[in-house]
Amino acid sequence: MGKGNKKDEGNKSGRILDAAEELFSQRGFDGVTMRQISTKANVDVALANYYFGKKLKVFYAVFDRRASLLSDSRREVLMESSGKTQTLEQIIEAFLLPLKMAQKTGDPGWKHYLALLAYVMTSPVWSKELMERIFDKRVSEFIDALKTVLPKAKEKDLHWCYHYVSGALALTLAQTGRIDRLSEGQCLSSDFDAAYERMIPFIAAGFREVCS
Amino acid sequence: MGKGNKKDEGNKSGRILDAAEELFSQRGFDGVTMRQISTKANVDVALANYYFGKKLKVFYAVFDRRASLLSDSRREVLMESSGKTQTLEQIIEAFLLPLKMAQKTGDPGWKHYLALLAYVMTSPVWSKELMERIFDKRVSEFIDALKTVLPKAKEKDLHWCYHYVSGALALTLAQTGRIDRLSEGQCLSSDFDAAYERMIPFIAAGFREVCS
DNA sequence: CACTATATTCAACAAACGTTGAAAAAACAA
DNA sequence: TTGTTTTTTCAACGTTTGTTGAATATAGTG
Repeated sequence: MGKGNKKDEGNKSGRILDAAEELFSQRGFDGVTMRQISTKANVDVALANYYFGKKLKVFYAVFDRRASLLSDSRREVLMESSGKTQTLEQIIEAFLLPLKMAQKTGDPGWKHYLALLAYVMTSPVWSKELMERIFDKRVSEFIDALKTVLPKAKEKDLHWCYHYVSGALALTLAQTGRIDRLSEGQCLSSDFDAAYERMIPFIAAGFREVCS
Repeated sequence: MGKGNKKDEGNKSGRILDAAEELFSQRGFDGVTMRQISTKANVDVALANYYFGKKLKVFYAVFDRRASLLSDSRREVLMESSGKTQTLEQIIEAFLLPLKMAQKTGDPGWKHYLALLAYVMTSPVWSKELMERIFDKRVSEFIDALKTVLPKAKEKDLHWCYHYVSGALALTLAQTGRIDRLSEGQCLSSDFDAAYERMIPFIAAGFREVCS
């Protein structure tokens, strides 16, 4: 059986993941066929099965490949800044930074992955099994950090406010193009900088209002 | 051919839509088969085809059935309150009210529909063709109303802030159950009242911060 | 070289898919 | 009643689906 867990592989498993990543991010798990993936990867249909066994495992492999990178990066940024006295804005910025950096690489793979993350976050079926494994732990750390600057906050309020952050973030990552249309071209879904720039003060003000 | 556009139909087309609504809201368009729909509706597979012609048309019919009700309700609420001097909070509340009311009916069909709406809002493929038809017009009216209480706001800032609102709302409607887990049961995805209650001050504070 | 393990292709399977035409049943009109 | 239209079921169609086992090619090792 295939191993497919080395860094710089001479085989075509990476191309399969790249193709699957792009397709899954746009059409979701059920909207993509193994043949579409293998065609885009310029590979025989059977090869994806050789490396991953099942379609579901391809999906998991795509999700996991960058999930840990993102989650680890989040942990580092949060750890690094912990201890210091911080503002609410700085904590939020630290939480968003890894996503911003992922986008900034210019790698289209990361762009597709962020859209896939949005798909998973907003899906009733995938949210549970996939977000729990890797991302939920970082969220708890984020909320703990928020408590230090919002000492009066009730647990319940904090979680609902994080829920709004999560939603705003998910729709941004999804890049649906709707804001382009509504704003008649003044705003662009692809403009992550513009999205983050305003998101930080927007969210900070919301937290202060509800959790002070 | 089937007509299926009367109010209280003696036929089974309504049951097909109900079943499709629930399934599509949970698994998306491609994650649901015609046979799953007809089985849940206790109907032969061919019947859905008799009424709607194609699977895609079933999806459209499900979406359209309640879309107009929701959009009309939004127009009424916004029109009714226009002219009067309003607070920012009142405008946001008016925008959210129809969704709150839909939830309050207790009709599980509405609950499923709101989740379907979240699916459509966050999907790169469906967002364009479905949101544009019915909902985008109401959003423009909402943003116009916001301008009256935020006269200094730049167009770009307003649209980005609405984008955050839209995301927070979509994740709420999706009812993924993630907040239940993260908060260890203190918050519930199904508790729309709790979600709206905090969403209004959260959003209002965000708008004031970014658009003043 | 020969030997072995890995990687890739080929051809095909059974199952499930959306969709269809014709037959049967039910509702309706005279 | 009879005739007509609408609704529902039945049985099956041609495709496409995910997946597999065997065959072939490539890379690695001694």
